[in-house]
Amino acid sequence: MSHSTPATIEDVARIAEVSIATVSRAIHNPEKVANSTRLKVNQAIAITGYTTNAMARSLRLGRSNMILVVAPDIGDPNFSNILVGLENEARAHGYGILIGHTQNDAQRGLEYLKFLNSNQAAGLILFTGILPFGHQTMTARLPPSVGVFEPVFNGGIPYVGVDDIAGARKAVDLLIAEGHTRIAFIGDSRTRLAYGRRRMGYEAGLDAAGISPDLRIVLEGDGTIESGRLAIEQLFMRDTLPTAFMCVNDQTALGIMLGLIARGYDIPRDFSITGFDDVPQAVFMQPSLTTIRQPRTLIGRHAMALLLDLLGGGEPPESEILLVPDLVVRNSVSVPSRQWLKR
Amino acid sequence: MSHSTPATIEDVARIAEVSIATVSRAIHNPEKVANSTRLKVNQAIAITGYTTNAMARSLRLGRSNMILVVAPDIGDPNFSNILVGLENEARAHGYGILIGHTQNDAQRGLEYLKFLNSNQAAGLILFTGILPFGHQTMTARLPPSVGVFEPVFNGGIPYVGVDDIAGARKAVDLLIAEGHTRIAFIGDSRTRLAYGRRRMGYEAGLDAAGISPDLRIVLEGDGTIESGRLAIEQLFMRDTLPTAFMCVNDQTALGIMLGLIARGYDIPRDFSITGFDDVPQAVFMQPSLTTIRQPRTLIGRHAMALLLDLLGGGEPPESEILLVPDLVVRNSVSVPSRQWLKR
DNA sequence: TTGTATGCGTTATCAT
DNA sequence: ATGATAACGCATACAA
Repeated sequence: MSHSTPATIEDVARIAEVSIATVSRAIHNPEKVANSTRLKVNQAIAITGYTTNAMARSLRLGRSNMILVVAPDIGDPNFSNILVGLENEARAHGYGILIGHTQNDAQRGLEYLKFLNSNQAAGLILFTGILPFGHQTMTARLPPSVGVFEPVFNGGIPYVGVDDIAGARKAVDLLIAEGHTRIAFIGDSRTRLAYGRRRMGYEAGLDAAGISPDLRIVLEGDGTIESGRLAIEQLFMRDTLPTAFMCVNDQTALGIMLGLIARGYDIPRDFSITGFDDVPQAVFMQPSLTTIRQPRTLIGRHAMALLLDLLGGGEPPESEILLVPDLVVRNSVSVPSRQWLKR
Repeated sequence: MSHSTPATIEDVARIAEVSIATVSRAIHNPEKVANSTRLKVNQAIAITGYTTNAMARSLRLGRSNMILVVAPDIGDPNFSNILVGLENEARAHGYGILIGHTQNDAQRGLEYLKFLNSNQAAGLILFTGILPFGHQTMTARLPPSVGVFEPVFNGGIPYVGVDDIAGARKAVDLLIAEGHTRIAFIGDSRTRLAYGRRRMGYEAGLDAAGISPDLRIVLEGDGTIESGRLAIEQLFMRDTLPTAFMCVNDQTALGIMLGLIARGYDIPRDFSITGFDDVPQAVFMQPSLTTIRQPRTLIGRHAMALLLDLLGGGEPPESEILLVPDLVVRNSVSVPSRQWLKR
């Protein structure tokens, strides 16, 4: 029978004919209660349909069972899969997930800081390269926090993501294996910390193959489609053309692709292109994009596991936790075009 | 100065030299407190950085300021944008958003039911066609709830979505205006309630144009890419070909597109195709898909506004709240091919 | 092993 | 207009 008001621990105690202290113990420290009593309590719980009132419990304990996840943009195609991993892991441990998006607005970030101050969240997951709390960031008393997907610039927060250097390396190595030696890198040194590492992977791959780097074909954009298009214009204007484009992310790769197609070139016949991230659209591009896949769900799972460990008193890892990204071979890479090899 | 422990209402009261009751009033009923006192309290709040402890407040009030959003799959491309609308509206009213995904598993649904029973959420947003709480669904005492994006089958829950009939009508009308008379409908009568309405829009459009329906070119799939491919096989096997395909959603449209391309046809020269939803990939398809756009963020905003109204004691609307979806014209529709007109 | 009693931080009732 | 205090539901220190 479901009454009109939720059963409390007192209802259970009355039916089980014990004190509320015993009920509480039977639930949270079953080993400290006699078998017979535990049985009675469990029956009473079944009868009443009792569920611990989380608000009261949190108040008493001084901490909640909620994790706040803050992202600048919930709509980010990378976000949803990470969220799946976060949610699965959290739920498995009795935690719930609170969502916040800041749209890069410090004011909105502040509102989430209030959430934290009012004890509504026990921990914090940051899907952003920078603490989103504006000026207050320095003085803020943050709960245990973990960054996902990209390092958090300020605050010394542990981070779970992908080994960008190793990932980028896989992309260059593929290009080199196909026979390319003039490989452009379309990067982005400003937007995300991780992007700098991808360039490091690029340089390391070139170096390992004995190819001397050519700064004329290394461009810094801003990680957008437009940025890729722009890079094409610049490269053609300078008349220093590569045979392949290694792009810092899939967006840039799409821009490169569109710019090249607009000029009448065929991909991958005339030029090869690689991306990074494997966003959902990558498979729909024309041609489909060869790229580096982020294990997004896995990243989410690991990040939440780390956070829960921190909450349980675990020591923060000395450094970052980097997962290995996979190369996804599709149709945007082939051998270098003879046309350009002649130069 | 930020102390190591959050300031409580008592800290504020002490500094302001008033009682905690006055502090509480100054915050929640400013008009019931003298101007001078209110000033002192506000100063004390500024000094201490006090924020109301939400757990304590919720416990006392018997309700929380969290809204639970349950979806079968967080990764659904439709979900994230709706979430943006939900979150914006909720935050603007001091509410936070809790995320749950059930993966169509009743067991997981039950865990969220506990969330609700333990007073952790004041309201419920359902992004699913059916209450996800298994057997308990009937007896469950649900808080005020609102469905988004698709009607909730059981439970008589108000719903905010799109006018599927009107949307489908826009698609047929476009096709008819282009000169098509043999328009196939690739539907899905099982997965989502909304899909049935889209078929109604299709039939209404045909009827309005004086085209008699041909059941041989109306197929029921299951809303997946594969389902679209299958439809092509069936249609070709029966040798009853349309000049245009109106699909119940973008997934199906993609399947149709792939099936046709695999058979060597050109779209839109040989066949026209329309989808429904305007998923993010629609623009990347080859050709880009003409489809009906779901105003996702808007749906989220309206749904949350309705829920908050319900929470505030508002009356539930007598029926559904339907927004008008727009036709997005891209490159998958043109005039009928002569080749097929001959039949 | 079990029970009693206190306090977590609020808000609301009732005095003053 | 303001203050004292009870109660929300729970977990735990302390007693028994």
